[in-house]
Amino acid sequence: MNDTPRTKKRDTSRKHESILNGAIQVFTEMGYDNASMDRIADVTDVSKRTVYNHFLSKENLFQAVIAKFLEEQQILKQIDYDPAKSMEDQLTAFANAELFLINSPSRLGLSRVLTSVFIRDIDYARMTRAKYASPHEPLIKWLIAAHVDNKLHIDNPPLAARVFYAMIEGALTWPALFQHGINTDSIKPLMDELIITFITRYRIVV
Amino acid sequence: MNDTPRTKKRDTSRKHESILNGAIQVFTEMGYDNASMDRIADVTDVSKRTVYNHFLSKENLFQAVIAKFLEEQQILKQIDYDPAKSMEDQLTAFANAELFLINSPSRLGLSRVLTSVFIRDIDYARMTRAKYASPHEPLIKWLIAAHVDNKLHIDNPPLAARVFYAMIEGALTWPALFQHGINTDSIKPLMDELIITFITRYRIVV
DNA sequence: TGTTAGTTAAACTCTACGGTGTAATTAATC
DNA sequence: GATTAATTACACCGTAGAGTTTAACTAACA
Repeated sequence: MNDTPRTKKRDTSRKHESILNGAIQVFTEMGYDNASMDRIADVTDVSKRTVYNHFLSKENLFQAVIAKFLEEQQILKQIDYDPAKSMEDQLTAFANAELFLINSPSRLGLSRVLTSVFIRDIDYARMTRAKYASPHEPLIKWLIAAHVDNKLHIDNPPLAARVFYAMIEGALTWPALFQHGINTDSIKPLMDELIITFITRYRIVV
Repeated sequence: MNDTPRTKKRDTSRKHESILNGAIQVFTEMGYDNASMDRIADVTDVSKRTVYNHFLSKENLFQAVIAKFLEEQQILKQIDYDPAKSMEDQLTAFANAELFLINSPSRLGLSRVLTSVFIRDIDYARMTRAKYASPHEPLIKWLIAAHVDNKLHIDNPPLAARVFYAMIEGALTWPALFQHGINTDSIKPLMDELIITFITRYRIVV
């Protein structure tokens, strides 16, 4: 009930934030294991003790980094059905959202680090992801709307969404992680082909 | 020209092999960073010094593990076109090969470790993979054969192969890595849907 | 201007691990 | 059975990093 508890007299949120950003930088450069708390303190221009005053442990600090990363991610996936636009354009918008998320240089490095940590402890990965909304949800809603609008024939929207994201992740997300990002132009033929493939499967046969 | 050089008097290949297997076990359990040479020596029932007599360094030993893993992988991808069988069945065979490779318990753990190492050093990953045949090659040959046999209409076989593997990897490979494998039965509807989707795109319209 | 939460620097502890050196021991080959 | 390549046990080196301690310092707020 008290926004400014008496135990904390000063506002340290700026320092907190800058340590977090320093940590993002160092984790991105070095990965989790090779990132050192000393280096994070250096980069942030802060004493190591201060880092430990703000975050209990390296693990704890990394959790904060993950949280920030996944919250940003969640925002950019909202695309609503628009009856005025073509199926191709709207599905391309979904694909482009994915492409943007994985391909922006500021996120790509951290995506790699997260992936390499998550893949080493998949139960922890699942727990972490469970805190956030299912990433397929917006597309599922879109598919239902397209079906109701008589533009696509979708009996099983969650299954169709899995098909779509299987293609997108297989074609964009994972290749981007294993290369230095994806060249937007050179991926276009494959992206178009995927969307045609998807629409061909679910179009209304006249 | 000399199969048994004079500098090496005894056959130590069995010990070599068992160290390699111990290393596979420990790397699988602990990941690269957390695997220790002491533990590998322990597990193999061999002195640490002997490990270093057979492998120059931890890095070197890990390379040997990778090589063994990828060589096994390469063998299981050969599927030839058979005009007597349906498209569905043959494409399912390609998908099943992938499913087997990723899903067999003895390989899954090591796949995770490899992935987490490769994703941390993608140039090294690319160099390593360059030593092995392109994993799409057998499918490309199959697609060309199906086209020639007038069963599918494939203008651009490499592109179609990318579409196929994008779907398979997005639907099977990556989910398997991030779960405790894939339940073969529960994945079947999605696999069938993917293959129908693929065939619908490239079928010959009568 | 005095109080004190928050910060700093630096030395320090503890643990872990990669890799080496060595002298003694084992066992395959002659 | 002698030779010697291979192995073993074990102490050892150097490095590195997580987290702590302490005493001095700084600046926000009363």
